[in-house]
Formats: sequence, structure tokens, C-alpha cells
Amino acid sequence: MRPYDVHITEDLPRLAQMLREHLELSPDFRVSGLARNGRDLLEQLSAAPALPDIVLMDIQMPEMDGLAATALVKARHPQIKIVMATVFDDDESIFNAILAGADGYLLKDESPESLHRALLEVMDGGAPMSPAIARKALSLLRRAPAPAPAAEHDLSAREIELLEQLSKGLRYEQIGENLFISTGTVRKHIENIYRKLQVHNKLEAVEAARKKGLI
Amino acid sequence: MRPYDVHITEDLPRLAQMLREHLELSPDFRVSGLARNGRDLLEQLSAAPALPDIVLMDIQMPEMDGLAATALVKARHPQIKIVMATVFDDDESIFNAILAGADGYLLKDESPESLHRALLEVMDGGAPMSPAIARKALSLLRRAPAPAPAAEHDLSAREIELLEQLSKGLRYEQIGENLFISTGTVRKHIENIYRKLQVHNKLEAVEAARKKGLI
DNA sequence: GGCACAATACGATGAATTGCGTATTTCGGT
DNA sequence: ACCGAAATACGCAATTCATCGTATTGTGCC
Repeated sequence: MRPYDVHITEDLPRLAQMLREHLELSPDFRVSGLARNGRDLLEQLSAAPALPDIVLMDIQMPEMDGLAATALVKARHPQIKIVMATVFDDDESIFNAILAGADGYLLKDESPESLHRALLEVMDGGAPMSPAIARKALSLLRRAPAPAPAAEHDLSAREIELLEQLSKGLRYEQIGENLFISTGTVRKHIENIYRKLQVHNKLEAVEAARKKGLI
Repeated sequence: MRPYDVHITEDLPRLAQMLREHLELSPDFRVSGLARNGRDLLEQLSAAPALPDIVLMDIQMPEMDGLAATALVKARHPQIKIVMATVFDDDESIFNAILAGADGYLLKDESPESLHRALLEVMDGGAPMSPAIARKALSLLRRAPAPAPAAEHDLSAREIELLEQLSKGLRYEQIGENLFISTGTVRKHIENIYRKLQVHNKLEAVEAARKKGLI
């Protein structure tokens, strides 16, 4: 079995070097590159003859942080496993990392053995997380579906109808035909909807309406 | 350090016995009781002179299943750690277990060593999960389908990126800035997306992409 | 009755989008 | 080495949208 290629993305040279040394002690891994930030990583991946299996990603970095880089790398190369390794354990960082597509989330005080185990686990299709992170992820999950109530809005029933038509991607003219009103009226309704929802185009309006559960 | 008291809740006597034997091989744990189902567990906890530290909980059981029992135990005794140990790995079971308040979720094919590690981890404030479970939990958090169904589409990775930008309601110019390309290129990408998805405007494209799980 | 507001309708204008054609570069596969 | 696909980029024309203003009608409420 060939060793897994790991690309390290970390802006602190000393820490990057430490990680490299830890990983290279094992025949399971080969460090295929070091990047100083997200932009650096993307450039290196573009230029690389072969893609790494895993990117070990810091969050806080200059130029482009690990969250943005994670999203971009995942968009281009979904098969690359991305493991965040960072000191941040706040809910927002964790949640954003997961949304960005991270496959695992480790705290930097993990032992070399834990790191080793985590990287093998992620290549095995798992989602390694430091215990504290796993706990927070679960608590986020518990909370996630909760914030659904309230849904304060002051849209009229007619405006909701309009929104439903809008969400189908119809043109004003077609909406008017469907609702038996003129395109001018459609336009005015939509203006009012935009004002009430504080948005400025169809997509934002539909998005906002979905979030509020209006449609 | 006194051993942790573990209460096993499992309707199959042979499996319960196996778990007990595994745990009692270690000085870290003491099996404080065996329950056959959720109702049994609640009665035993009411009558017990001392509460266990951990409940190891099956899901499928007669009389009262593990999900209901978890919610009830957590309501009365929030300090008790509950670790699900089950053969079910479907999204709904996992999600319900987490909602019910489970602190960890293990698959029954875990090795005795993994079980041992998981129980120590949960007492340390962590949230042990089998790798497959952790992956699914992250998927649930992302509200994205597991990479199993391999959606049929012929969009390039770049086009998916464009779609994600589109879905935010951004204008071509802003999308170009975000992706470091000209508005002309944005336009051309979007033309290609429209052709491939057989749609004719942003809203329809985003709608189609959502249905296909591309974003 | 008078008020507020929803629903209806139209005009004008500039911004944004869509469709089509063309073109270069790069990269993977045969 | 060649081919096709993807990503990049620009121009032009037509359509559609967003935002402003203005106006009429109906309905519910005080």
C-alpha cells in the first residue's frame, strides 16, 4: 500500500515543520507539500503533478483562511479529504468548517498518535473529531433544527402567492397570467415584497422566504 | 480512581453478557446492572442505591426503545452519560438519538478496545462516535445527502462553484470578483449551466441544482 | 366618515440578464 | 500529436428586472 499524500497548510513555519516531522515518522504518510495559506494551497494544487489524499488545514491564516480554502478545494476536488487542525473550538468555527466541507476537525493539542489515527480514519471514510469538538458538533445538531419558530413576517396572503410563483422562476408576464393580474401589478407586489424582506432581487427574496418558511 | 459504573440496556441476553464480560475485563469499569428494555432500565434506576455513570443503550428493544428511554433518563438525570450501541446506522436513528440526548453513538461491531476508549472518552466530556456515524453526523449537520447516491449530472466542479454563487443572489460582477474571473466568463459559465440543466434563468437553475443535490 | 393598507394598474429609466457568436489556453485521453 | 472538453474572455442585441413615481378601488377598523 502506498503511503497517503498529505498536504499541510499552516502559516507558522515551525508548526508546519513539526507536523511534517511527525507525519514522516510513519510509513503511512508522505508530506506532499507545505502551503502558507489558502491561496498558496490552491496554487500548489493547481501546479501539482498529483493531488494529495488529505489536506491538513489551519483555520487562521493570512491571505485566505482555512474555511474559504476548504470550500474552494472541495468544490474543485471533492475527493480530497480535508482535516482542520486548529486551536479554535468555538461553535461558529466548527460549524463553518463543517459547512465548508471539512471531513474532520482536530484541536492542535492532539498527540501525534491521535493525529495519525485521525488521518487513517478519514481515509477510511470516517470523520475524526477531537472529543471536545465531537461534543460541540452534537450540541450543534441538537440545536440546529430548533430555531424554526417565530417566523415573524408581515407579508399579505397575496404576496405569499406571488412569492410562490416567483420561486418557480416564472417571468412577470407568466405570473400575471397565472394570477389574472397585469404585469404591472406583479411588479408592484414584488417591489413590496422586496421592501418587506429587505432584499433586492428574486433569488434573495425566494431564499429569504424559504428561511422564514413562507413557502 | 474508582471504576465507572456502567448500566447495560440490551434485550438480547447473550449480547448483554458479552458486553458485560468485555467491560469487566478492565479495572476502569464496573457493570452496575443489566436492563432488558427501557422500562426495565427506568425501574432499576429508581430502585438503585446509586446511579450509574454511563448507560450503554441499545435502540431496538421491546416495551420501550432506546430513544424514548434516553430522553426519559436524560430528563431525570442529565449527568448520566448515555452511549448508544446499536446496529442501526440510518440517518433517522442517529438524528433521533442525538436529539434524545445521547452523548455517543457506537456501532455494535466496534472492538472491545474501541468500546473501552469510547466510554473513557465520554466520561472525559467527549462524544465518541464510530467513524461511520461521525461522518453521517457531519452530513446531517451539512444537511447534505451522503456521498452514496452519486448524483447524475455533467456539471464541472467550476460550474458547481458558479451555482453556489448564483444561489446567493449575487450579480455577475460580484460572482466574478469572488471567483477571480471576468463577468464575461461568469456569463459563459452560466450559459453552459443553463444548457446542461435545461433551464433559462437563475432561479430555475438554483431550483434544479437543489433538486439534484448539487448545492 | 375617515384612515390605513392591500390590491390593482401604468410609465419611465437604467441596470442586469440572457442568448448567440467567436476566440485562446490548458489538460486529459487516444 | 491530435482531439474534445473545460475554463477563460469579449461584443452585440434583445429581453427582463429593479426602482422610482403616480393613481384608483375595495376593505376593515376606529
